[in-house]
Amino acid sequence: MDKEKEILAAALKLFVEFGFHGTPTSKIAKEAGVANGTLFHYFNTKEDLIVALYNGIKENLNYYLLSKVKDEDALEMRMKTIYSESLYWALIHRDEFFFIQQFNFSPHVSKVSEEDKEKQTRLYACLLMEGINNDMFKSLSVDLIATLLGSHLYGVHKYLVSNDLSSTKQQEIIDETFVLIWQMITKN
Amino acid sequence: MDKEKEILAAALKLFVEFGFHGTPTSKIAKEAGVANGTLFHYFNTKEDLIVALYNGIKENLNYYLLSKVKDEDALEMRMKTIYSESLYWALIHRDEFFFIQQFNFSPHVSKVSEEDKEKQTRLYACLLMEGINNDMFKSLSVDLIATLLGSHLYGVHKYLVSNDLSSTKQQEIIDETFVLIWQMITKN
DNA sequence: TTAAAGACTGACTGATCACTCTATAAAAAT
DNA sequence: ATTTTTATAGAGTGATCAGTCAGTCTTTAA
Repeated sequence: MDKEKEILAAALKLFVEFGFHGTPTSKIAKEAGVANGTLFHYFNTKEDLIVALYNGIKENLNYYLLSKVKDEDALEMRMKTIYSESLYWALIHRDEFFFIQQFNFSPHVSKVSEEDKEKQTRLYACLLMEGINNDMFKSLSVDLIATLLGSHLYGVHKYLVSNDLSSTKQQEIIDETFVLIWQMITKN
Repeated sequence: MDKEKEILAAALKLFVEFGFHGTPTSKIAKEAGVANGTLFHYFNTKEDLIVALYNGIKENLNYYLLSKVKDEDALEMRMKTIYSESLYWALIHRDEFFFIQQFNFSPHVSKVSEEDKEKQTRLYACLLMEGINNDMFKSLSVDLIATLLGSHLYGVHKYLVSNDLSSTKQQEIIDETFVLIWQMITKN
């Protein structure tokens, strides 16, 4: 048993249930089955732990998406892959996805290094630039397109988790909503 | 000087800057220029204060929107009014809007009563039902349409605040993005 | 004018929490 | 075999903070 991973897993579970403030480091240690001091051996501060957890989750998501996109596909297909797989991943890893959102609206966001931030957005940035270069998008700023895509995805995710649907129905909605957002941002 | 309002104003300012956890009640009291105990005279707990602040802000927003929509307008126009005015309001009341988002991703959301929640969404619910009844929308579930509208609005807001634009440019983007979302959800 | 109610104060408290410290055991390096 | 480094433990600590309390001031009402 890798204690560092135990700590991260326990922290994720508790943060999602009780929030950052609502989960003391002592409870994290207990849940992870390690001593109080061990937590601080691996992470200097509680905040370090939070940020490390965030970066780790983002890395996992990124790695997963990278494994799914096929470089030989057309841009639309690659975009659809990213979109759909992000949603599938989010549905399977509910705690992780909820944690990401929680983190993004917390004061801890500012503690993510520029380097890590760049890593975490590179994939999207590349695809978007490709679309711009190929003149596929409506004349909107890149940032606006990116934000619109992101918030659409969050919205669909929110809908999917708050309604208990069969996986075929989920699939259907994911496909349907991709068409909607794709039509919104591309020229016709 | 109304002490209760002073406390709410101070709390808003500090919560936005330092987060819920990062602002002790003692600092709120000091910022408001009242004694520590006075805060607890008006609000039984810190959480009560937070929820009261949220409900108050939501009420203000709702009141503002209600004052802007003209009942005689066509549905599309009324929708556009709600959309645009929400964004204008959010741009003027930045702290308030940020607080709403912060609150929505916090464990405190669950403390809003069903009654208050209903009040806060009635306006949107009515307009949406009207659209459904008039068969204007694509065959998507009401909840999905509502979520899509909401997240689109959040996305555009995020873009507007993170880019420093002239007010004519802002106006332009608000108009433009309303067309986009309207096309997304309505039949053609 | 006086009594009651409500507003307001700020020192205080009990609990909690992030983090430290000392100690020991295990593993790695020499 | 011995030293050094790393992992782990858990009791302890100082600070912080939400909420209390006992009492004063202010307003209202009789």
